[in-house]
Amino acid sequence: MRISTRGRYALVVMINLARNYDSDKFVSLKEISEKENISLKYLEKIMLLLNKDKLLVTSRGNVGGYKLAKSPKEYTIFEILKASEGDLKPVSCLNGDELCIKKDKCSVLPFFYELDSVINEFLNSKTLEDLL
Amino acid sequence: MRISTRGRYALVVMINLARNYDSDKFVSLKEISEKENISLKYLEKIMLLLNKDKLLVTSRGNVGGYKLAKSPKEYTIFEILKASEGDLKPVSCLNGDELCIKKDKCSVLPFFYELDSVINEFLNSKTLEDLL
DNA sequence: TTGTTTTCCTACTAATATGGTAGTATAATA
DNA sequence: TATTATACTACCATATTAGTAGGAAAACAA
Repeated sequence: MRISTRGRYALVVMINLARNYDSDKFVSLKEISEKENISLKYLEKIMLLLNKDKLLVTSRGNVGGYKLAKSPKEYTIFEILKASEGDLKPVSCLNGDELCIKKDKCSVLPFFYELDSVINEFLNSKTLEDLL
Repeated sequence: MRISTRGRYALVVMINLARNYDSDKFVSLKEISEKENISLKYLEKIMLLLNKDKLLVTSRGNVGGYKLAKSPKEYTIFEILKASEGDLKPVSCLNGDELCIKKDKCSVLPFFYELDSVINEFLNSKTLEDLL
């Protein structure tokens, strides 16, 4: 039961952008990757995931980069992890795509539903601002 | 962030044993694997993990099998998942074995500590009896 | 318009984890 | 002594993770 580096690095990037939110300037990935010592190429790939969910505003070129699309307190940690990690369900049988044929008589499913909502409530209660 | 089949099957086995707790009889894996439609050989491997943490009493031979070592309400879900899944930390950097060199200046670590304790508190608050 | 810098996009890859299977040894009992 | 069940070890196919590599496209400056 683990969040991978994708989700971790996504949060790190978002925190860096949040710190520059007031300046309204674009921050390049090169800058973040050097500061945080994370592979630039790998970060680029993670940004695709965050972009797919339209969490950011981007600009290419010389003074380009990324900046937040809304204020830090409007981002929940849930939406950032969801965009970067994909499905956050604690067991695959809770994922709509992979339906479990035994789900109707499964003795543990109710418990996993509870665990899922405990985790989701926590991740939804925390905002990007809380991490600053 | 997902619990694998190891943890799920471990819980299913434990529930089956809990249902037979009052009879004080050993239940064979063959019986459970047929009833739950889970590979016997795979279950055997999972039982090694539960045994390693001494969660069960076992007996070989004709009327052998497994039974609980204590009453269902004395097992927390945490200890069952810990035995079967291994480490339950939400990020590898929280695991003592894999120390993170950046941990002192890591901006997300405090958040992951919190997430970890939210999950642990929930898993420790639930007992095997609650799943019956 | 040409060069530089940045994001955007796709393809590939090494290492590890997952979800098993197979075979044998060992213990308990009839 | 045969049978049945756990205990233990080794193996294996597939998927996921954590990257790397190379180039296209956009923005901008000289």
